[in-house]
Amino acid sequence: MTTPVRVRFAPSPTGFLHIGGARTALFNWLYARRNNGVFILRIEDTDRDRSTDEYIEAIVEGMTWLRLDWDEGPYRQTDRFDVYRAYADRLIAEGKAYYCTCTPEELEERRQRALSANQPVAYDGRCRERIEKPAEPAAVRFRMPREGQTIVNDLIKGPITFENSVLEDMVIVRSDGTPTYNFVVVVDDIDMKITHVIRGDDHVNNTPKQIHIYQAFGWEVPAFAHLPMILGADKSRLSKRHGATSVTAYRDMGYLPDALVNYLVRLGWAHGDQEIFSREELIQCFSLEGVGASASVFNPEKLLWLNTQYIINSTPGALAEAVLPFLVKSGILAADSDVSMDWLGKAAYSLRERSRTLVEMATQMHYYLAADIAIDPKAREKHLTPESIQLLAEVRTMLAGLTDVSAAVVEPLVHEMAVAKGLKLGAIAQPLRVALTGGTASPGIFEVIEIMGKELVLQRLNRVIGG
RNA sequence: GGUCCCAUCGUCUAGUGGCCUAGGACGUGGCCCUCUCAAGGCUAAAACACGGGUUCGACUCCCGUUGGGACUACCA
Repeated sequence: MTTPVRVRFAPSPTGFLHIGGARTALFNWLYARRNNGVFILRIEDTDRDRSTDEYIEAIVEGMTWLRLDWDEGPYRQTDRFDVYRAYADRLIAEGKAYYCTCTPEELEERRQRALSANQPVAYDGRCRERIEKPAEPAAVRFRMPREGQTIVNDLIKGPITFENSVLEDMVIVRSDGTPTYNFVVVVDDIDMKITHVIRGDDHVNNTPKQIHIYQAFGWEVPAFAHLPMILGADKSRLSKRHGATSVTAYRDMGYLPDALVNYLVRLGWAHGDQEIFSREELIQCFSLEGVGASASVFNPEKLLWLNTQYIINSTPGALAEAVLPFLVKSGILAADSDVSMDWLGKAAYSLRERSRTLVEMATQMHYYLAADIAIDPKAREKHLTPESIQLLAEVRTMLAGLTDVSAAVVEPLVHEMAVAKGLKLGAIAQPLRVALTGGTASPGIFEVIEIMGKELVLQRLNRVIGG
């Protein structure tokens, strides 16, 4: 029996859950679910100046929306400071770490000097041999080995070799007593029995340093898998400059969480030629071996296409639920409206092939719901001529005599009418469409009539025809 | 500057030495379908960065060049 898989997503609450973080979370989640493992959410908030509770909530909100459920946590590192302190003291006592009294200002100055002299910028280790704790506030640095090599056996990139001489004695405890990332991440991953560290490849260069901390404690090193970055269209790291980057922004723009998940997973991972995956398929197919080693460019067009596919394949009930908040937000429907979800589902379903987002769907739905609609002037000019209004009057008469205006009933009647007059169906359908929807694009006109119902249809026709 | 990573159509990718006349998807053009718009179907243009090796044979392996990216904090 092998050790159970335990993975974690460890964002720092210094911003919303963004696209890149969401993908890291997703790959961790998939790996856990695929291997019947445990997925842990851990908040890395050791930077007290930049971390906020609002961002923690935003991250939780984003993960919840994407349906990336975690089994443990969220843990917060600020709750564990005494733990880190104890571990740091142990390293000091064993001579594996030391106090450093160099001030940030001094360090910065030396760094600048080294940079302009084209020298390596790493800490020079001048406090390395200090034994006692100094009187003044001091940071604690980890004593890195200066010889030999460290090899990271990355599950995605293969073995990566680092010369220990390029690793600097990093600060593990600040002079104010708070621990730093590269230290706590190791302590937590051990305490939480993490077996696979799956994270962005911006952490590759940190990994050998972290490995030395594991070794200083005599701990077993977990497996590492570094995911390539997500880039913007200009190939630089994805940022706000490239448009929306927060997960909740996509929610608000009317994207379906499953569509985003599907898009994100295909960024860097593939399973043959398959493009669309259900969650179950994803869990079934996912493997880290299938993850590519190179960075990928975020392509909003393809996300939009996927979203369309997911909308098309949704059930009426699911669409009704999904579109309702957007109808309320856009003012098309009152928050306390008692609209039938059954009817709403039918209406939404009729628009599924012409809505790339839920926002587009809600916008189009106005003609099903509004008391009155504005008619596009150009459409009116082209399609509501005296001749076509005459035709509409005949349609009105016909509909008025019906009790059932379902498509199955009305369509053959209008077809007959067109044939009898030697007209193409469009000659009647387009004026009808303009009269009923205010524009020239809509679902099939008989479907529209059925959904609107007799009363609303006649009302709209009356406004156009007059009398 | 140093360290590390990466490199197939514009983009996401398939490809694990012969199956490649390099496949799929998004986007783009054309055609079909059609009451509009979509959706859908068919179709076209579009790539192995470059140079050396290795091999009977390289998109696939090795080296170099070039080009991208990440890190280089008492941020994470």
